[in-house]
Amino acid sequence: MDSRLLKPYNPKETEERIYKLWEDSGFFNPDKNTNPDAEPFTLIMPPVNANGSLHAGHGLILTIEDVMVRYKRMRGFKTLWLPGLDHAGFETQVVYEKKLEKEGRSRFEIEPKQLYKEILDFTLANSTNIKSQIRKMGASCDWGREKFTLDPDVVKTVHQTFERMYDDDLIYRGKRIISWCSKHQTSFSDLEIKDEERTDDFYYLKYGPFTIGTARPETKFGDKYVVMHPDDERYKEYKEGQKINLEWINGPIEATVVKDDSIDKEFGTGVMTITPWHDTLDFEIAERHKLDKEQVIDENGKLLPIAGEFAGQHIKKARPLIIEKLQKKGLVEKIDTSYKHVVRTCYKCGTIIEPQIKSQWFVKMKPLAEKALEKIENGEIVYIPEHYKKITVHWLGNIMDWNISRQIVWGIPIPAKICKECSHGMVDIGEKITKCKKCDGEVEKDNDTFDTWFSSGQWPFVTLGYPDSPDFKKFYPTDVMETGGDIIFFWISRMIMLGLYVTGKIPFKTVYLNGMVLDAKSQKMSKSKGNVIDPLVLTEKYGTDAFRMGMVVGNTPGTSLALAEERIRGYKNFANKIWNAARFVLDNTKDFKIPTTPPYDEEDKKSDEELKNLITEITTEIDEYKFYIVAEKLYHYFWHTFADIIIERSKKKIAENKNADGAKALLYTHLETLLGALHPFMPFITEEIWQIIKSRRKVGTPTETSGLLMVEQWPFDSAQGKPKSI
RNA sequence: GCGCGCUUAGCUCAGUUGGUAGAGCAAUCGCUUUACACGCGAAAGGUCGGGGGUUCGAGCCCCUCAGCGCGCACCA
Repeated sequence: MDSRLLKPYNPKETEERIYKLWEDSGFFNPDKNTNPDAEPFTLIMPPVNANGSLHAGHGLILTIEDVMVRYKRMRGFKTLWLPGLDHAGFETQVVYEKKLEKEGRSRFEIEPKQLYKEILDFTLANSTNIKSQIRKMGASCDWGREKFTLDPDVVKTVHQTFERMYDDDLIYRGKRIISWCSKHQTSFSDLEIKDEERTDDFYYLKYGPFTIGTARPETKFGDKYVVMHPDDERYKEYKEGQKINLEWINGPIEATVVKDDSIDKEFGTGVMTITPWHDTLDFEIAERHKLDKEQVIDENGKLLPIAGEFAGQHIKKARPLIIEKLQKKGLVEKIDTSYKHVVRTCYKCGTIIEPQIKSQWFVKMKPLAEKALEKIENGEIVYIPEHYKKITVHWLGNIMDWNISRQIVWGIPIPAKICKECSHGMVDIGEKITKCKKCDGEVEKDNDTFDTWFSSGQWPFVTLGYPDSPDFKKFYPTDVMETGGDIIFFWISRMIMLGLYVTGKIPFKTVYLNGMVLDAKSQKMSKSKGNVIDPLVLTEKYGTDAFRMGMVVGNTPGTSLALAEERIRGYKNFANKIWNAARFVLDNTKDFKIPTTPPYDEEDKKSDEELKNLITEITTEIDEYKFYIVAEKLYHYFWHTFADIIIERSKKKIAENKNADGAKALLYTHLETLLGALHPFMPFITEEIWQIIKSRRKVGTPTETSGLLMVEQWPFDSAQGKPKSI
């Protein structure tokens, strides 16, 4: 017997050695791992955030993708799994800002170029680490094609897309109301906002003859329009455009009556004043009626001179003081202290979002969404699980324009010039524009960067070298896009829209969305709760194969996974079982050559048939992306049929030398077949045993292949419908 | 408010055209059996959230109620 089998299975030592064997073989590269005419199978890895460490969610994503890829490779497809790293724009900038904070520095004191360089160094220093962690998961991706989201060719393509969309009138620069985080000093798209339910005070204030309701008295300084529904009987004596002189916070003002359908007669008193600069609804009313807009709060959340004596104060501190003053003036009618409403906050720091009017770049989403909807509703993109299709259709049907400008340095610069006079925006890729095309005024460089999703939304075709590279022609559209269901809008839907727009084709045929990985008690993992499970700790302890099985078995797509350590431990035991079964089989089939027609007795024939049926079954199920059931079936069959029944009964046959040859042949073909079928799920241990088998093979036995299980044929996948014999 | 899910054994979850319920882990009992105690054998465990309907027959289809989770939304 091979001396390696006498020792217990040692994942740590084995995994490193086996991964090197695979990587050195070159078979991660689709140009080498199969015949040149084979049909391609392409999967682009969601770019992993380069600044951090692998988390449990990555563990799940990498496992599922590797299962798909290894299976397809064994089926003989020209299989490409393209790995990537993500600069992760705002995410990374936030991480780096926290680091600066600890060092007593601030991003606002650092020169932008210097800051960019620091974050780049920080990210690159981490990227080696993250890549080695991806390898530890057993990921059989083609490192030769690795991409980083800030690679020059990526930037180039993203710039070209920007220009093309601008020329096609799909991108515009507009002075519109945007969501602003006063801590991070940047705007967001509507997706980066987290809604939070709160109970706050709601104030009823006397505004001339009216009583208005507001939760935000600190915005009210400039309010000079009073709005009501045109059909509201209570206020029919007031006519549109009517001027009313009244006493307000800082003295007498002249208010103008406005009638608008968007007012809810049932809410509050049915009358409100508007603050177009700091409220979306108010902004829209002001746009409709062409009303003045005035800024009240600055970008740091402090009141501007319009607030009179309150100018310079932070809104948080000013609110009670303003109410105090209003009370003294007798303008507070009542305060409702149990007003429940939803507050929009920054998804990173929880700071209340302050809407501001700013000039930014926006993408017109409607035309893009309509094309995507058509393809999705036609069934050209398959969603797994299916209900994500409904969610996507709903979102695309109600889509808003997308603000892609971010006021941070860490990202792809927006190649544009802005006119200092008329604030007209012009795309300027080669820094050629020196005067405003509209008014001939002086221009300045746009210092903003793109929303990171604007570039990652182009990932499938960018990574493949759109438009001219042979890879693009061969591998695009890709087959599967697999990632967490939580980024279905951020990423998946935008990839569909941008892919369709740029290449005219859907970027992928199937979307597979996995759920979240939660802790053992089904709670979200978070640093503050202290319940974060590090996948690398688990692989270290139980082996990567065990971890992978824990990720796959029973884990249906889209459903969250409660990650309990016992779960992983169970599959470590399984690895041990495989190891020992292999030891038994190999020990009992020494010097045994399988006859072309093995002399099976009746029960052997039945078992042989059962195995074939199992493989046929699971092959169909893998094709249907039901990995959760396949892994479980293999586990169950290996343990409770192969080990418990077939191995057990063979002991007697071999000892008594009764039907021994049939029994040995059955043991052997079972082991070999099951190793192949298990390989996508448990690549390391199956490959290790395969290598031991191979080294034992005698001269003259078929070894035309590389000898790596990774590129062996999937069991029963040959014309004969039989497993290969050795 | 709108949308999408979930509710099956103590726990985590399967259950593919409707035919009297399955797995893993945990718990129980017994085993130093010559591949494996990271093991072997045995047994135990559920009125499939409540109610109603369709059907010869429902965990699976329809209606309704309740609880939980998630997403979207400009109600001042």
